[in-house]
Amino acid sequence: MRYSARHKQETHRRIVEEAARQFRERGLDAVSVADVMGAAGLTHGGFYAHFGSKEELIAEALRSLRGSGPAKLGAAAERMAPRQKLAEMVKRYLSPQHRERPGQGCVVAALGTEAGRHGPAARQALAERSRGLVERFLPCLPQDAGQPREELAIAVAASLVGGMVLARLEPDARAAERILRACRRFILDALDAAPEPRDAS
Amino acid sequence: MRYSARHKQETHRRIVEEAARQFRERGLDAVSVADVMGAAGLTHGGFYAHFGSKEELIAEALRSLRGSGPAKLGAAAERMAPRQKLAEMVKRYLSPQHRERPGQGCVVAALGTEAGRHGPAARQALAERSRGLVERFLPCLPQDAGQPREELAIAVAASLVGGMVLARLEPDARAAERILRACRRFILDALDAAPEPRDAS
DNA sequence: TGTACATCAGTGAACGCGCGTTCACTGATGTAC
DNA sequence: TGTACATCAGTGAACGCGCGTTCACTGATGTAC
Repeated sequence: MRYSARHKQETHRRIVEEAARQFRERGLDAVSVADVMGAAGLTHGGFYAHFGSKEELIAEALRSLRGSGPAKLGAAAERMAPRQKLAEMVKRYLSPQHRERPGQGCVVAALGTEAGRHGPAARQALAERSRGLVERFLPCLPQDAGQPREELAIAVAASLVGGMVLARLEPDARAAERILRACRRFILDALDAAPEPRDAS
Repeated sequence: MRYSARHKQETHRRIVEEAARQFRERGLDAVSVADVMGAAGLTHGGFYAHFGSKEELIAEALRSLRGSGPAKLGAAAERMAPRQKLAEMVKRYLSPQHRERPGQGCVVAALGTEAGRHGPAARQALAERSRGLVERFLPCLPQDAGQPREELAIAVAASLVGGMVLARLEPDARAAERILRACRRFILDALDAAPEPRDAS
C-alpha cells in the first residue's frame, strides 16, 4: 500500500466532517462534491476513492453526527439534577449561538424538511438522528407527569426543532430571539406543571 | 390582445397552484420549471410569459398560501369557544392526514429548513407564512397565562411545525402517529395548566 | 355580419452551465529483495 | 542499509445529463374596418 491506512482514514474523516458542516449550513443540494473536497483540501476526482456516490457521503455525514449537537452537555452536567440538566439542554438548543451556526448545530433543525426527500439512506440517517435527539431528553424528564416520559421527550424535541426552524426563518435578530425565548419558556413551564422526577435530588 | 386577460390570469393561477403543491411535496430544487408547466398542462417554454424566473415563481407560490393550511377552520368554527377552536386547530395540524399530504399542508412544515437558503424572496415569503401561522393561534389563547399570549402563540406554532417535521421523518406510520399524539397532548396540556381566556364563554 | 390584420400565450428546439461521475495518469510511499 | 518495484490516494480533463433560460415561430382569438 502506498499511503498508510491511517492516512486514508484521516482523509476520509476530514471529508465527512466538512460535508456534515457544509450540508447543515447550505443544504444537501447546494453543496457539491467539489465543494466538500475543496474544503477538505483535495480535488473532486479523488472523491470516489472514498465514497460510491454523493448519496453515500450524505448518509455517512448525517450518521457521523450521532451523539453530537447543542443539546449535548459536558461532563460537568453529571452532577446536575435532572430538571436542571433539562433546563440547560433547552437553553443551549434554543440559543442565539445555535441559531447562528447551523453548521455546528442540530442536523434535524438544519435539514429536517429536505433530507427525507434525498433518498432512503439520507432519510433513514436523519430519522435516527431524530430519535437520538428524543432519547437524550428521556433521563431528564419526570416519570409521573400527566404524559408518559417517552411522549414528553418526543414533544420536547419537536418543540425545540420547530422553535429553531421558526427562529432561523426570521431575518430580524431581535424577533428571532423572541421566538427562542418564547419556546424555552413554554417548554420549561409545561414541564414544571408536572411533578419532578423522583430518581434524583 | 389574443387571449382574454382572464384566460392568462387563469393559466397563471393554475401554474402557481401546481407549483405550490409540488414544491411542498418534493422540495424547491427537485421540482423543475418543466415539471410545474407540465402539471399545469403546458410546455416549459411558455413559463417566461408569466414569470421572470423560477425564483419569482417560488416566491409567488409561497405567498399564494397566505391564510391557507390545515390549521384553518371553516365557518362552523365561528361559534366555538377559543379553547375548543384551539384544540381543533392543533388536532387538524397534527393529524395523520396532514402528515401524509404535505402538498396540501403547511408550507413551513414542508419547506421550513430549505426555503431560507433559496434566495431572499423565498426566505421572506416563508417568514411571512411563519408569522401568519403564529397569528392564527393568537385569538384562541388565554390572556393571563404565565406567558404573554403572543409568546404562547409562537411556542404553539413551533411545537406544531417541529412535531410535523419529526413525524414526517419517521418511516413507520405507527411511530409517526405516536409523535403526533405526543405533541398534541403536550401542547393542550400545557395550555390547560393556564387559565382560560376571558373574552369568550 | 363578414373579413383582414395584429397580438401574444404558448410551442419546442437550442443554449450554456454546473453537476455527479468516470478515467487515464501521477507520484509519494510501503514493501520485497 | 540501499534500491527497484508495486500500489493506490489523489489529480484534472472529460463525459453525459438535466436544469433554467432564450428565441424564432405558431396559430387562436380579439380588434378594426
